[in-house]
Amino acid sequence: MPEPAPQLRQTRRSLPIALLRAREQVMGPIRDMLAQSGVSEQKWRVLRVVQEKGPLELSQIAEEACLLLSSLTRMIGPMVAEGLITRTTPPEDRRKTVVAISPQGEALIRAHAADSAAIFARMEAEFGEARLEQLLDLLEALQRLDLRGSRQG
Amino acid sequence: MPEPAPQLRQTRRSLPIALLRAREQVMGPIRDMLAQSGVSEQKWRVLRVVQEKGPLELSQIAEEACLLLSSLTRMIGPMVAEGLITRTTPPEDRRKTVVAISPQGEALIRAHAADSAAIFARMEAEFGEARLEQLLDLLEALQRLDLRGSRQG
DNA sequence: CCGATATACTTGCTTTGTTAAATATTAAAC
DNA sequence: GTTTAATATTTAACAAAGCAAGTATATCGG
Repeated sequence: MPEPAPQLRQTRRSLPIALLRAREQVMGPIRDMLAQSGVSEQKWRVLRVVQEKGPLELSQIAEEACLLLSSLTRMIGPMVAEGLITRTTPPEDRRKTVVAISPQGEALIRAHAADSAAIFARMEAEFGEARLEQLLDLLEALQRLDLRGSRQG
Repeated sequence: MPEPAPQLRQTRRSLPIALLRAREQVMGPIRDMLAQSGVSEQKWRVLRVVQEKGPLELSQIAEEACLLLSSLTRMIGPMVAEGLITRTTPPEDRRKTVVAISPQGEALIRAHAADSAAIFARMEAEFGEARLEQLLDLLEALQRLDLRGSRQG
């Protein structure tokens, strides 16, 4: 008697896998871009976050840039050494570390702004502006969901 | 004279970052599920791909499962040892390695089928069936794009 | 056939991811 | 005020990602 097929969703229609594949696709040109200046994808995210939001505590950066705090801690040192950011400890709460982007970090972002815009423009052209906006809307909505199962409460 | 702001897209509307954040969100419950059987997220993807497509060469698996070949190479050995897959070298081209899922690997997939379906159902309920399908359609379309810039040809 | 290329993986090394256990400061509760 | 409990990060240790260079076939041009 034949076993019933395991019947998971086709990987193409599996949300986690689809998100991953889509991201790989999108990251291709961006990796090419970043490779030229020697910044890693993660450092780039950190830079973008502090550039966008201004000086932030490590925990907030980790949250915004999708990094674990421990990973962030490790990469901050080198980033300061490379002159991309500055770190300070606010006197009113000396547990915290606040990171700000440096002029050199800003310069790095500016240096990639044109390329970055071109990549985005190309994607918009290939994919369609409306669909891209729609996709971003859906992704934004997805992030706001509460998916913690009733498993743990 | 003030410099023009670097003007990158807000990270919230940056596709790479949005995809990453969305994926983190979606992976939460799945990580809980996989933790119970000790398979890593990557091994799970490999299993799912060979289960779905049948025996595949390493390069193809790497492509489908979004892994680097080098990462795949390093995880195949342990997976064979765990009895999840089998590896063979086709005599007609001894450079290649072909991986197939084992009965035990199939069993592992079956063991998670129910949980997996439940997670998906919950997501469908929270997010809405229509929107979820729409999102999957958009992601699938995105994967089919050709984004290689005219940069290199 | 034979050297030159191209393929398909492997390995070595550095950076990140992950988890668990410290450290350092603050804030709270006697 | 001093222990006690929270916060905010740091460290340690080991698996996995990512990149560059190396190895083992296969294939091709002459």
